[in-house]
Amino acid sequence: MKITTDLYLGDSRKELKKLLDNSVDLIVTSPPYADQRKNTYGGIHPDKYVEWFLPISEQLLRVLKPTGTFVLNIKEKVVEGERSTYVMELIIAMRKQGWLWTEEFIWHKKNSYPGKWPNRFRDSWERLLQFNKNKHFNMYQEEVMVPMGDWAKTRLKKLSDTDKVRDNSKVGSGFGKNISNWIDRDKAFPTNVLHLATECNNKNHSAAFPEELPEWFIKLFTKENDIVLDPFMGSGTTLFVSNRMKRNSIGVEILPEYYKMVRDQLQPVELYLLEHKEIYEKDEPKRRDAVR
Amino acid sequence: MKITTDLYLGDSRKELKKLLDNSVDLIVTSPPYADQRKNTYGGIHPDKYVEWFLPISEQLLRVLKPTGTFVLNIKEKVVEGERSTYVMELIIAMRKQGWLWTEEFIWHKKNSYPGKWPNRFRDSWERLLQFNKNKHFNMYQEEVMVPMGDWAKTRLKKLSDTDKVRDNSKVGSGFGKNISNWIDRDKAFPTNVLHLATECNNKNHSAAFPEELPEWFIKLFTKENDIVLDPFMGSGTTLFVSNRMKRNSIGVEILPEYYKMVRDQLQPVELYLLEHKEIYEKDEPKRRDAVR
DNA sequence: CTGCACTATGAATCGCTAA
DNA sequence: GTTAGCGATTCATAGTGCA
Repeated sequence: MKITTDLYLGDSRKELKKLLDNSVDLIVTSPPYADQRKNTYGGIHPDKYVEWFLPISEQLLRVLKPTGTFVLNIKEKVVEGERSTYVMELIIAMRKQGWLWTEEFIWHKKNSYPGKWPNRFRDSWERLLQFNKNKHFNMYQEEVMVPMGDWAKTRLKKLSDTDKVRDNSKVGSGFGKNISNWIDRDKAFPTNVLHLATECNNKNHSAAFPEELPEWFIKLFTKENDIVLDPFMGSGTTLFVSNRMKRNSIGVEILPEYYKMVRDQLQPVELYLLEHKEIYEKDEPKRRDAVR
Repeated sequence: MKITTDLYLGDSRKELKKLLDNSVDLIVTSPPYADQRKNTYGGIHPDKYVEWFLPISEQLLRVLKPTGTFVLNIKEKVVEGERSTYVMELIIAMRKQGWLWTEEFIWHKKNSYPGKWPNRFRDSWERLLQFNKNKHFNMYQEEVMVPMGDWAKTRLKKLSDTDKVRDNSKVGSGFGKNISNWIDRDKAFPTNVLHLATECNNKNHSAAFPEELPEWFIKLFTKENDIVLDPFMGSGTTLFVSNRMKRNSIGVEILPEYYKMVRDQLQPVELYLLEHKEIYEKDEPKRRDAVR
């Protein structure tokens, strides 16, 4: 099946109205933060943030499938030495709008922005708010399992030593079952704290998150051929990752520069996939490089 | 100067009224979470939580010095598959009460509770909300600097045991120099994410946080002979740490069992210090056992 | 005294069953 | 209907014991 990518140039408050009801499986986005990035997005005042966002989240609620998920990456700004409360107010307002606030993941940034202030340490985490329409939504937990910690390591290490001993003694039978019991459990489910670096490949966009972030949520909440939406596309990280992972995607961007940048980066990808699909069918790593 | 510890048996809403205005340098506490621990504290319903807490935070605002800090450890419960919003509402309500919401630290728990659910991962973090009366407050950042890089990590790991012994021995001489040699080299300011285990030495209390938690904030926000208050004392972790770090402390506890437990544990400590200081000067490890 | 194996358990959450 | 209680599930760490 063909994977598609749709781009819209314009304000999310208008453009999202063009999308069908209950048509999107996952929304992952990082909206412009309040009063930040004045040069690019004009900056929304903290006091007006909720008011500005609610019409958008209303549209998102409409277009999301009942089994879908909305992941919102956001962090409140410090204003006059104090954390603003607009994120708290937004959560409360979105619940009144009909959203369920299912969970708050923490993105623990490995390399946070450097700096020193007399009354504050470096801010090295952001919120990843998970909202749903329904108590029952699609979640593919096994897709994001992680290798186990020391417990399994030492177990496996122990077994391998034993195995070695047996090999040396040339007995070597009956151990397969034991080992496979442990190997079956070499992966564990993650927690709600994500520990990723803030690598920012897209220097042209001021707020791109690392690819691992949308990748993780796309794995967790969608399967192939599902539809992913980013209403604040920016440099298009979410869309490129979706494409690579064989998910259809939709992006909305208000600034022509970013829109064009993503469009121009995307077209070679699509052409590439159409033209060289058979040729590179067995050469996935190269294809990935070629895409970016 | 003599370090004192004052205990109050009773409800914080009443007992705090006995304290003087602007008399406390730091408040560190972990109140009962909503609808938890029904057996011990009666359990506050999530819908009533803000209403229940505001009279207490009003008293805390009164007794805190203008340069003081209030650190609140709290985490919202999941109710019917959704995160409750009472913590958000509490933050907003406390700001209206006159508090400044300066910062939110994350306590990233190393060993979170296990479990598996179809729509949720393990919860491995809690909020540490920092409130202040004033934009300008006391903060001794250099006291909580952490070693940088592997080189210093391994060195400091070895020293930390020694350091602990020193702390517990309440002797505080001789060891400082050795440690400062290492600390002077590669040290950096921490971030607003704390990575600690949930080790709970006090098996008698269901919700004691690890000693490192109050210790970190006591280092950061107070100096020796300052006054630390815990309005939900529980098993008394905050008070014991304060005592060990030469800070005066005040604890309020509503349950007689815990009150008595802390009182009985505390008196031997005080006597011990007075009576046996010279005797055990060179027998550090044993003394620690005796204290606890 | 180090190293390794083994064990206990922690501010949890869901879903089913009983009242 | 609605609520309250209980079992099943699960893993990183500290602590203990032994060679």
